[in-house]
Amino acid sequence: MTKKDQDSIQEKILAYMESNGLRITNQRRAIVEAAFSTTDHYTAEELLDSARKIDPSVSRATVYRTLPVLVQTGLLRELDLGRDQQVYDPNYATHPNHNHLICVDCQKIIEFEDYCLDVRESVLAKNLGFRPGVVKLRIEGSCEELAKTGSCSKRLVH
Amino acid sequence: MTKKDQDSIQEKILAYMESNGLRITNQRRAIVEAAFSTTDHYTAEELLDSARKIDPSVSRATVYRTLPVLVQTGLLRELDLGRDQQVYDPNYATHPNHNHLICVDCQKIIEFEDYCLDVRESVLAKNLGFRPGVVKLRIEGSCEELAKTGSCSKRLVH
DNA sequence: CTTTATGCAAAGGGTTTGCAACAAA
DNA sequence: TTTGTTGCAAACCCTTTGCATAAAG
Repeated sequence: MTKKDQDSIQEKILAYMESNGLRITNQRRAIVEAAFSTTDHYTAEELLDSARKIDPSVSRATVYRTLPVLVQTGLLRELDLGRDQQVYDPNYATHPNHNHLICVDCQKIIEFEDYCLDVRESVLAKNLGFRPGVVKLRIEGSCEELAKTGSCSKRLVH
Repeated sequence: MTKKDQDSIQEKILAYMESNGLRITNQRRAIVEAAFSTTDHYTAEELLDSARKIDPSVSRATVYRTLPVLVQTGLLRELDLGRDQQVYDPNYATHPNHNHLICVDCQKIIEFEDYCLDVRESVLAKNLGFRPGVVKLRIEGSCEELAKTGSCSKRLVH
């Protein structure tokens, strides 16, 4: 993802806020910048840390109040990984249809895309009387390549 | 799902417990029976309620302590629907590869299976160096049929 | 008997919220 | 100004846990 891509995403979010009557504050600007300046997944707490590096006045409450707005734009997504903290994925902004492969051994997450899967999912949903929207696919498994070579060569996002 | 299916599932769970050195208590028996006597999804609290109808001495703590055991057997699964309470799905015992279609309007959940999807997912995982395990696919959308007719005819589980 | 399980109630911990002070527009 | 936003800290609420008692084997 280039710097220009990042800027464009951030502008989209700020425009969304403006057009929804939300005010553009320094704190929100910092949170948006922090949210889309990385391709790593993060928790609310981690986003708070990175936003504070941009504007130290950002509070935890504001992060928790801003996250739902970012999710509403569709450019950020919750990962619903399980029990503990919610994890956020900023890569939907550049890869709207990516999926996740999770290693049950090392917990590493690999992102991938597949057009065939997208088409089949869409057809199935329509056959069941649905107009499909957000699709969340997560495959858990053992990462053999990771076990052998120490890394996965097929990752979409590094 | 027949009564015989239910009994067989419950026996499998109890056998799993026994072979793992866990004791077969009345409370656990009640929880297991409650967990697999329905095809509806449920929360821990709802499971507590139904287990108490079988054995009123069941406590919330025991339900929370027993649920992870049921999940370990692979016959019950957490749905990871989002923020609030965890939701459990007992239908993996009879339909190990089913997926979920969720209506964003009415929140109704429809279960479906598709062999093509299963195969493609498996191939993709292997190509990425993974030995695939649990697959979780959730499609959110608007249920047109539901909107028109008041119900969905294509549901796997009623 | 020995060991594991239970119920109770308190503690945990991520997320939400009430409120007075504060900034956008 | 007017109205939405912020930070703080307390409240929430689901889930986990410590402990004395009870029951399985």
